[in-house]
Amino acid sequence: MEVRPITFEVIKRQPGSLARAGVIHTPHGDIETPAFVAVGTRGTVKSLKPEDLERHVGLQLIISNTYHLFLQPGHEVVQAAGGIHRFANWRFPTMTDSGGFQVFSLGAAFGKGVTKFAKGDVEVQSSYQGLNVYSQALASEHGKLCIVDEDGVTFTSHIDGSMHRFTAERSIEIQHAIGADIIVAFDECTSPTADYAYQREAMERTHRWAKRSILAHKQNYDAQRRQGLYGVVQGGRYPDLRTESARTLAAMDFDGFGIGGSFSKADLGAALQVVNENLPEDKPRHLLGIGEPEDISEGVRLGCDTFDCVAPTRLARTGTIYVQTNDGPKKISLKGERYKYDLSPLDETQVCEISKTTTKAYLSHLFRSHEMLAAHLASIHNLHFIVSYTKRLRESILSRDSQ
RNA sequence: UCCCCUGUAGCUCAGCGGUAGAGCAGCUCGCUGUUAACGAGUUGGCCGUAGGUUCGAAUCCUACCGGGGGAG
Repeated sequence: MEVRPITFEVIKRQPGSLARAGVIHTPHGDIETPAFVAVGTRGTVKSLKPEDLERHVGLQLIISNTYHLFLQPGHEVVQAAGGIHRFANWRFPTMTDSGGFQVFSLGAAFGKGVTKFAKGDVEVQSSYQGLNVYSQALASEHGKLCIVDEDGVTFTSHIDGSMHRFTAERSIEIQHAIGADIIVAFDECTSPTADYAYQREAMERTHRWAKRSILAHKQNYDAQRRQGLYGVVQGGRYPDLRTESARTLAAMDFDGFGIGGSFSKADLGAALQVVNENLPEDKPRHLLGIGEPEDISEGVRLGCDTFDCVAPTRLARTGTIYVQTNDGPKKISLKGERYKYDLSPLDETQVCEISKTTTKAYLSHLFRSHEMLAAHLASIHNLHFIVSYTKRLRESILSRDSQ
């Protein structure tokens, strides 16, 4: 009998919605879902020690990046250390993103202020040609080279400008060396402004890469025993493409699925609905790079199990914290003058001792004086906030009377 | 007592004949698979004071006041 490193158990479904509570079993422990995943791109959740994540945040899963660890310090170093768990001294489950997102964030989107989310009405560029055409102008425009072709991606390092190439096989090979419990198939993330034709082209290419990622994974028997592989659903903002992508990937032998690509705030829900209706119920679904509390709430309702997002830690480092109000979660910028004398705790409704014992005035002072402790305390607070927010969504599913 | 240097935005300074700029601070806003302890925008000044030269002075001249240094 085949033993899979990653298995998923649905504990309870919420009637009338796609929401479910479950458990992902991994070689490094269980993940109770829905769960928020901390982002540790370079083998560190910025400003936090492993101990902080365990003791204050209650973290269950952390995601690192293949592209970043490949460039620095090099996946061979991580491998020599015995894998990411030993290298970073993380005892909990981990996953690595494939590096496919960098095709987008350092390529098409670089320096253009384009993010995963389109602002307001999306203006589709019918002239959008994607990145599959070699263009010197494109390279100089970005100051970086990032070219997608059928076989893979050629790009220059954002650190030293050196040239590299990723293919599906290469990404999987590097992720094997890094050794996270969950690894992700190499994919291409498109811009929200890309037109239908390009979205389809990129999606179909991602499907072909998905197939190759599975093959590459199966060829490493040792890794296959220890690491599970997720495929990534694409299709941009088009429901028919999303449906097609979900069905295509569902037919492949993945241990779980990532839902990637670009959205506009308005059609995130519609996309998740059709995707999760078409993904198998007995596999975990990870919503890549999202989100804010309201996005997670919607994602859970529509059947997503895990979420990663840089928002809690990035906001924390730049002076913004989440607080619970009667109207739900809210963000406040502590750098403002109005918190100078505010001696109330960051958020007394939280279980986290940092949140309860640190005052807004003190943290505001730390931010204004550029003390590094500011980033540390705020990161603990925000991560704890979003982790426990997601945990409460889980408890809410479990406590519903039904079935 | 004399000589030299210096006084421009809250701070540190640039501008040295055509009616003021920068960095930092301040304030506001933004961050959604991290090129991010970041980025964007923005409020502040009768240029020490009083005269003079000039079509025009923060810029040149004189005096005074404040600060720094040197000589005695």
